[in-house]
Amino acid sequence: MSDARHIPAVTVSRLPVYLQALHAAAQRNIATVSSNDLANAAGVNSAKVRKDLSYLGSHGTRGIGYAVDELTREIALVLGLVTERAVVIIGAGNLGRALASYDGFTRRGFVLTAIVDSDPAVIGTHVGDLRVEPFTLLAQIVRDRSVEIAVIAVPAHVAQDVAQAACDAGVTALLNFAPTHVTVDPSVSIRTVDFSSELQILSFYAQRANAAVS
Amino acid sequence: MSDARHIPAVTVSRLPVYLQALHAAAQRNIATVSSNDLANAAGVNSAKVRKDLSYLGSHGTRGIGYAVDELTREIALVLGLVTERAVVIIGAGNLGRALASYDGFTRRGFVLTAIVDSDPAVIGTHVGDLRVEPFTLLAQIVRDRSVEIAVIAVPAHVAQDVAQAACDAGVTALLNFAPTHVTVDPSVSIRTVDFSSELQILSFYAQRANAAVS
DNA sequence: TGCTGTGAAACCCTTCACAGCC
DNA sequence: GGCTGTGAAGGGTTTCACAGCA
Repeated sequence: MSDARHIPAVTVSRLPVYLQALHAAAQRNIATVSSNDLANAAGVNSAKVRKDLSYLGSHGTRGIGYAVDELTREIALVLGLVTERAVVIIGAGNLGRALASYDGFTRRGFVLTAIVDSDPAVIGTHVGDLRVEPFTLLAQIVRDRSVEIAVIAVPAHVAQDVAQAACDAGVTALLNFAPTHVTVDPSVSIRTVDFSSELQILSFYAQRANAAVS
Repeated sequence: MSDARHIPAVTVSRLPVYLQALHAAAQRNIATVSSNDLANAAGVNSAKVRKDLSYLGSHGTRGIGYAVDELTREIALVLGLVTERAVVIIGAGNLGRALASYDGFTRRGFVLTAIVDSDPAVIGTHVGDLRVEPFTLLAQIVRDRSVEIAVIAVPAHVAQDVAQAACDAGVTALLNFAPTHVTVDPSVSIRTVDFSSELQILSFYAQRANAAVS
């Protein structure tokens, strides 16, 4: 397979930020943005923006900048946001329910299709428009509704098993909110978001800041 | 100022994962771990573990590995988790409430001290042990309770103003859950966690996976 | 003149490979 | 024999700086 357009991982991770900035610009009826404008909105420098966008083969106009609507389409295309992707949330505790209610979740190209839990006391309750379904139906749900992405919002000690079950059911990507590393088949993409880790990282720098003052 | 012990940012971001793995080992009554053990638990390779730990000046034992309790203390010390740090959550919507209820949040060295909101309908309601206080009292709360870290759980369009208010109030670190980039004084550390961005990044790789199959 | 696109340089991070020690 | 600690090599990312075009 040709990879004429290999895009570095760091660039991929910044594309959503640019997309966000472009939407903000569109809302203010701005038709073109320079790499500098995008850089300010995204909190990076303009050379990085230009380099990143050059990987998309995206063409801005010298002397002018980038057309907002065109670049928006281009990035959405590269990220695969043109086709809708079905998402299932596993775990209907505080976090799972909050995520299900989060409207930004379903806004761009993602459709929250189901939320499942294994607790009989929770199954059947409602979260927004959805009814919590039994975890045992996961495989069937994934198959019948063509779910591609599973969000893991369960306690750490069951995260690995849940992740494996999701993979077996056929999802191709996992967003893990449990504070633990989970191992899955390399063909499945996984990203972990851990509040506790983030706080600890901030703690390191907060400590630094204090030390610098004293 | 001497920076005899400069620790790379990527290493700092991995330390919480190692800490996590060490706690898991301690719970199973394991006294020593090799770089290989840690690597497996953290999802990285052993050379990276050794390099990372070498920045701490931490001493393992050749032929044996690292003492679990000693390394745990060492990492906690480096991350500044020895002294407790007070946290305030700004925004008592779905997400803010879920975060406040998340016990992993307060588990290691962090004390959730207050949750504030500007909506009169929400002020005075309870979240766990806490009562939602008015956003207008933020500066006073930060001062009186020595708050170091603010968690931003408000809509994107007010995130920048809220972040600035938190900085003015005197916090030294921000954890931003709003799906937008916020700019603050460089002396304040900030990390942004955005569900929507994470999903979009996964979308990119999910798309790749599909393309590889066909 | 203004801004993009991009080679080249600089920098940072990862991985290798092995000396050194238990 | 096993495992750490680390120079050195390798690879990836950022930044520079400027040619090229509107």
